[in-house]
Amino acid sequence: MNKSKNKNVQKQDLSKNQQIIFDLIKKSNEPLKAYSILSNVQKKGIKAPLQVYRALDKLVEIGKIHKIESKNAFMACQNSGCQIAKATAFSICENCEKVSEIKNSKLFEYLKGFDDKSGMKYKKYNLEFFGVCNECTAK
Amino acid sequence: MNKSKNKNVQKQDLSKNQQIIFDLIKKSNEPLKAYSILSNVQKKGIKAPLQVYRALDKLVEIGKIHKIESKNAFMACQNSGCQIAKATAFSICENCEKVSEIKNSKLFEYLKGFDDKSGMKYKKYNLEFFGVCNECTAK
DNA sequence: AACGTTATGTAATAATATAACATTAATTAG
DNA sequence: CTAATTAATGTTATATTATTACATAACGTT
Repeated sequence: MNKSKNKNVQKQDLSKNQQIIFDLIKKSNEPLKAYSILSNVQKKGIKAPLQVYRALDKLVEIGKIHKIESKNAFMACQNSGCQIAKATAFSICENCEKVSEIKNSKLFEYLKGFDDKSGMKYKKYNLEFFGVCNECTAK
Repeated sequence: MNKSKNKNVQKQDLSKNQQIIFDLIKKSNEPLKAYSILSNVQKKGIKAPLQVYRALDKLVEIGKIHKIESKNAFMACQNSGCQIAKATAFSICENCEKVSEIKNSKLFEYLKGFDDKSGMKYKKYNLEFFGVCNECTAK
């Protein structure tokens, strides 16, 4: 019974490795690096770097996680439904290393509509702001 | 004589290795990777990765070059006087891999003034746009 | 000249990421 | 349903990117 389980579910199912790795990243309050992920999932049977990188690639592709390029690290998407995987913005504290995904629809709209004179059609962007966060400034 | 040489020169002198590596990057019409730089300057006596990375670090720090984070590659600053090393924006063609530095004062002003509710003080940003360039679209 | 700072040289190794190949599971077309 | 196709997995080896550690030399100041 219950054959209809998941029938009309929009949310794309993740494969076993993808789910394990996504769960780990989601639980984390900081961006995780690939080899740190690896050492955390070895007890679950994921043994090789490539298994991690393949899952990461897929998760990035479907927008469940983002890569913080300046840190070679990955964090779960914080935006509703992960709809804006192709338009990412982060704030990074240079002191405590905290990274947050920026949710700002004006910024999003501005950059989405950005058009220079090159004639290039932009499909995607990634923006990383660096500074000192509130907590660190207070100290 | 000529003791006054460089006395009032604003332009900071580069060291030998820095100059060699900057010259190479400047001549290039595409971003260069560290080990590609290394193999290109070995004839000039730079033998080890660390020599390259040290020069690159310094050149990035003083704004003569920028790192394209998504490509782990370096290109010379295209903006006048390299004054905006802390505010960088690039357009990257996903087809031909061409990278250009974006010079757009409105974008620059917009991002410079960007302030979300986090209270974080931004000192620096890096923005990378991805798409398909004119030439590639035409094909 | 002595000092602090910046740059260099060299070897070793750490950290990040992919290639190549074999196999298995899931999806879909006939 | 079964063949065909696509997506995911497993495994080994290796490529690529970057840093640690330590020793020496050059430069700029006082």
